[in-house]
Amino acid sequence: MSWTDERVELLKKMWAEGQSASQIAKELGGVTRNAVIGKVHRLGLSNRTGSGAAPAAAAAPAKEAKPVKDAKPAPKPKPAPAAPAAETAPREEAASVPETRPAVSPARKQIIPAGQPLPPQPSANEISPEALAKVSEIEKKAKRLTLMELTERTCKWPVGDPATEDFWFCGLPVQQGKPYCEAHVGVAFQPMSSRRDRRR
DNA sequence: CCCTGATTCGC
DNA sequence: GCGAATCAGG
Repeated sequence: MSWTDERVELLKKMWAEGQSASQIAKELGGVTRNAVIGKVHRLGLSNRTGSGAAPAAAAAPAKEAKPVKDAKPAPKPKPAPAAPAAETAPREEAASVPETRPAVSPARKQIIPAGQPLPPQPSANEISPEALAKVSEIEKKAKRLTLMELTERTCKWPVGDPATEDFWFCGLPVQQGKPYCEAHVGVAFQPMSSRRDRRR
């Protein structure tokens, strides 16, 4: 892949939006985050100014003491994870599987929800008591992450009241492809059997 | 461990 | 110019 005008433009846009290099790389496809970062630098827009952030002057570290130390007695066994082939993430396709979960953006964009719209937790619902027990059990082991600490690999199940200090996200390892850990997937995705014969 | 961006340097 | 490898940090 080469840096066509369009790709560079998208890069600039996303970088300006505050997207991370890796996110941009995913979006563009065919490039790694390193490539993105490299390009960003070459374009001279490394500093994410713009958002009224603090320019913080440019302390010129005149002395660039970068001695080329040849002595490397300690070989560092650094794993070099190669960039896996692009994955075509089939975002949510559970059409017939109603999800009983609070509305929390799955990821993407770092738009912090202004507020309170988190619907009630599915507790008094008709969820298998076992699943519920499972949940309350793991909530003890939850990582208790904050919104910013969430990644695509952490359970995004919110716990508590967003309006209070007593609010956090599960944070346990998610189940492949799902936004939640196993336990929370259990209560989030209902087999669709809400009410059997609720005569009206 | 997961993730960030920054830098270097052979290509 | 490009970007993998590496560095430095959270």
